[in-house]
Amino acid sequence: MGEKSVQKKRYIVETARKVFVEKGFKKVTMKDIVEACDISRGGLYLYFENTGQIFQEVLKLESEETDDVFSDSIKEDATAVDILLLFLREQKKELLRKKDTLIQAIYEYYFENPLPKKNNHLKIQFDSAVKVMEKLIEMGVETGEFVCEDCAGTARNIMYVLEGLKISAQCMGISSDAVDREILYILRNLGVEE
Amino acid sequence: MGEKSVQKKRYIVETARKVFVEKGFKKVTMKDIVEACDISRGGLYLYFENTGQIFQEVLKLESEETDDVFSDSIKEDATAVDILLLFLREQKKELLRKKDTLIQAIYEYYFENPLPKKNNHLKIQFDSAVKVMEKLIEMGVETGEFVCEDCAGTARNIMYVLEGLKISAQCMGISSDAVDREILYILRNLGVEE
Amino acid sequence: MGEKSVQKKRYIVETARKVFVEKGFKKVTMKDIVEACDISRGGLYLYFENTGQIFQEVLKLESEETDDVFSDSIKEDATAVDILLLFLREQKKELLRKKDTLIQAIYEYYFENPLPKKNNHLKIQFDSAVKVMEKLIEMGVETGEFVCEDCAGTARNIMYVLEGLKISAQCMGISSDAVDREILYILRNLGVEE
Amino acid sequence: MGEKSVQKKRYIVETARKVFVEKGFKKVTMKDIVEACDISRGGLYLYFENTGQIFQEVLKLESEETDDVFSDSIKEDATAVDILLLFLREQKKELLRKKDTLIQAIYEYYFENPLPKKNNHLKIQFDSAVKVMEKLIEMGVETGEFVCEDCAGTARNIMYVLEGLKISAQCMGISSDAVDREILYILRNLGVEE
DNA sequence: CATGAATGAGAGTTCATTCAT
DNA sequence: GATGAATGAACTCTCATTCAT
Repeated sequence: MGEKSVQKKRYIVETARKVFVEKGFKKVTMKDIVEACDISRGGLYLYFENTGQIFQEVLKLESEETDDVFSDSIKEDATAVDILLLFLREQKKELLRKKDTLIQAIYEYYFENPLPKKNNHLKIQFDSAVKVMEKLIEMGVETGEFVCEDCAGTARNIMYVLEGLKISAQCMGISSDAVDREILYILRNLGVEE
Repeated sequence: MGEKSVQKKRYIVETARKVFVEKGFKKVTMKDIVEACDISRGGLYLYFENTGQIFQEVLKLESEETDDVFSDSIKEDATAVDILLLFLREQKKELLRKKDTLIQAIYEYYFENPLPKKNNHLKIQFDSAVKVMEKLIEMGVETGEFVCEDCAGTARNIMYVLEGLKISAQCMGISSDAVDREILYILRNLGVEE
Repeated sequence: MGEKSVQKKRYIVETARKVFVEKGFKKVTMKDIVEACDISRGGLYLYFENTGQIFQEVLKLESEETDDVFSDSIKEDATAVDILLLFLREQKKELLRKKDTLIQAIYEYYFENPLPKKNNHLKIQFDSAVKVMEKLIEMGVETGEFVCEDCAGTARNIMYVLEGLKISAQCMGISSDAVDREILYILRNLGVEE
Repeated sequence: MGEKSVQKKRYIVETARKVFVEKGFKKVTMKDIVEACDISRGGLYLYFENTGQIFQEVLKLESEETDDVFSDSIKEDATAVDILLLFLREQKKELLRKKDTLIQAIYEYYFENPLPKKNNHLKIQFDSAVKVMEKLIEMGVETGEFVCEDCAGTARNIMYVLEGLKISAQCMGISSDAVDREILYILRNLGVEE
């Protein structure tokens, strides 16, 4: 595949991303993407066989960018509390966001394509987030910011709560206050008093 | 609609339930249900206009049965720890179950039909579970089984974790051990030592 | 068929009439009529096999009533001009009427059921109207109200114009003024000066 | 849409025309046209969304051709009487024709799609015919062929009679002689003696 | 006579996928 | 590589019509 093709492929993936954001995963048809990209029907098939394949590429792109963002916030010389707060607020923003979120599409995709162990973007993201969270809590414990006996367990617990909040936001609706309440609970559990 | 119709309607809902369990919500077509029920194309339309309507009835049935199950476990003269364990194990079984679970279909349904505030089976279930959980924890605190300063907060936290586990089980896969680990974390957090 | 049946049949025909007025002929289904009459699906089939059969009964009813109305206006001791004007104004009202007119349904019916020579309500109506019109014109000529060499021809001409106006009103739309203009033309042609 | 598509579109319209001639407008389904054209189900939808859209194109085609035919007969150096006779005979042929006439379909179409003021092919045709007829009569009056005080009124009257004849031919049936009688009446009314 | 549940044919419509150019 | 016309399978939905009760 030539240089040009690579660019076109990337263009398709980026454009398709918008479609997935808007419609989730299942509702999206090859036609939708063809139209969004303004390319020919046959043209799309030169690069992808189905929407699942395209979505995987979208996820790949996503991973690259998200990883960066995350590590960024940690590199800075901030206290553990600061970083944790930053992260939780970022998550809150993401899960309350109505537009420009792939959350729903991702869930739908993994419903349809159950657990391709390897390459499971969601699992990889989750596990990596747990690890980082654990590191962060340990750091906080060391600096005396947090009180926590089971850092790994707490990290997992926090991430599962966030996952629960995310799906609840999508399926039941959730208020900004309700999210704040959960964030506070998490902080207090770590012995942080505001 | 006569007595007979009511029975047939119930038959359709119960049969459709199996289809939803197997295929989730979105993939299911009226045709699928017609075939599963072995009735005529037009016959189904006498009772339901679309799959969403059928699914709502499935959820209604579900609610009735689930409610009973829940209250049953509480009525018995068991300790708070017993009841909590019973509940968590029930949840574990449910979320690890590959077959015979509506979880995926429910999430898909609420993705597609975002937040009809009223009648949102998921939210109603969730809120009611939080309430029961809170009562349970308070009970445990009184009997000295649990240590907990913020019963309401903890109840919510537990339910969000369960929600997180549920969606993770669906989308990333999760091992029995991993669930146990989270259950233990919850118990320990309540001051329960095994 | 008993007394009761006759009444029910009449009830169906009268109710169906409203449906035909509203929807024309072709669009009307047996279901429409069943619903309008609030009887059972099977029940309707006891009386009629299809919409065409029902419509014929509607037309029969129509004939009876229309004939009476027409002869009424002639019996009275009015001048030929008066009667003609009365008739033309009646026609005008009918053809401009948006609601409560069977015109469209009738045309549609005869499109679908081309020319059952006998029983062609439209033809019978038309021919009879021509006859009456001819009589009227002859009467007017005798009283010196009209000037006309070919009463039969003029009568036919007038009726065809009315037919043309009727279909134009249905298919192209026509203004009240436009109809008046044609009426005036007809009168002037008969030597009537207002 | 490329050159080829234009040709295919035209092919569909021309083929559909035959279907409309045969079945009128309402009875025709997309499937009928698909079969008549011997193309695929989906193929037709590439060009048209529904039968109404196809019919409009049929009418467009019709207009183009009819206009030409009409102006042709006028351009020739014939007397007004000749032209009028030619026109009336053409109309007679058209309205007596059992096959190859769109009359019924056109009426049905405008019943269903009431009066889209603009683009109302029927009205446009009618108005334009009235104008031409008026010119023709004025011409005849100048040459002394016709006697007529109200050329515009007479033109309209003639056209409405023709409209009446047309619908009568469709719905009641009409004999060749009957049409001739009306033509004679029209001519006599213009002071033409044969 | 009357009911209305049930059937199944058939119309509309949308898309994934192919293929000649 | 790229196009987009074409195909056909699949689904939704509506009714005419029947028939057991």
